[in-house]
Amino acid sequence: MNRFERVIEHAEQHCNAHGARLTVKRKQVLAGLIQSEKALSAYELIDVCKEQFGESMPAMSVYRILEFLEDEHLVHKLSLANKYVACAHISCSHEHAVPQFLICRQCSKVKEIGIKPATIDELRESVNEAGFKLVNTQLEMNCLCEGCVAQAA
Amino acid sequence: MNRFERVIEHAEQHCNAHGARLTVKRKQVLAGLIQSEKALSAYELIDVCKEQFGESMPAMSVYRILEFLEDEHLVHKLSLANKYVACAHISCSHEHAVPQFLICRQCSKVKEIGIKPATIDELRESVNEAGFKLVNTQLEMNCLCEGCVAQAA
DNA sequence: GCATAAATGATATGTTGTAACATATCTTTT
DNA sequence: AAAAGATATGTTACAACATATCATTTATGC
Repeated sequence: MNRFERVIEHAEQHCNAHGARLTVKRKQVLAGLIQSEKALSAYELIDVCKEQFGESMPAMSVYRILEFLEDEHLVHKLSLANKYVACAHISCSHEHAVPQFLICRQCSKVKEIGIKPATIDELRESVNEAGFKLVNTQLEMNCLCEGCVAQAA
Repeated sequence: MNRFERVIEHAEQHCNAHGARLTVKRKQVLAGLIQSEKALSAYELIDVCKEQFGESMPAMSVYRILEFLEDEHLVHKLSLANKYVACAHISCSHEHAVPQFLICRQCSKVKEIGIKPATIDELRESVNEAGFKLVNTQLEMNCLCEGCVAQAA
């Protein structure tokens, strides 16, 4: 069983564990996202599913499925790019803190990181000083990945 | 001359200083953004201009004008919300670092802050460790403003 | 005034996302 | 197995956000 299959397997177990159903369509959408290894828009995902499974998915279904997968913490929505990415920790069994995302603005490759809690605290402090309240610590940052940096040089 | 008029005046001088033209339309769009005191989508801005100046602006013009105003650093685009906000420092004469934005997810009120350079450095360090390169330090954070926190309680 | 460039108008189209309602499928009860 | 209920998916229509392209108008320098 390769890495990809293990991840899907984990996702299925995760859903089953609390009575959520990872149906065929949902599994296809998740699989499409995982295999593309980058962030995709809902419409790009439609194309990917079409290619990989020959199944034509209506946009509405994809959005609904993405919402389900988000609720299951299997997928993250990236507002900075209006795209969706598979969670990098599906096959970890331990709990994770809210992650931060580095998004390559060139190729949509995404790295999910956890910045130091101390840094998060400093950020939250700055927000509080300004009289606002931080709703979540999912930061999304405009970046370039290694590959695209190399290409640009 | 009130604060609003002073800001517009500054914006005009800023443009004139390097041969850019703050035309009537451009001034209206900027004025609409400043007076609304929050982030607006391009289409909301069309409505504001219609109300305030009776001028019907095509979407295309508003986007073009927003682009111009961004180039002049008079307006910031907030990708997190797909909205635009007037720069908080138009009437300052000194240079500013790239700002961070606290966006109230309830009412779109925006606070422009400069978090400590040390914190930024820590962030950039985390990004580098992950093999990515931070393209810009314009962070946008999902927040609640004082008013909306009070309301929620 | 006239040539040129800059700005705006007009129209069309692309992209992202949701609302509302219909149908299919799976589950549980009888 | 039939009926009823819950969940998932399909269909259509449209709202909201954004850009492409070409035509027209308006400033500005010569």
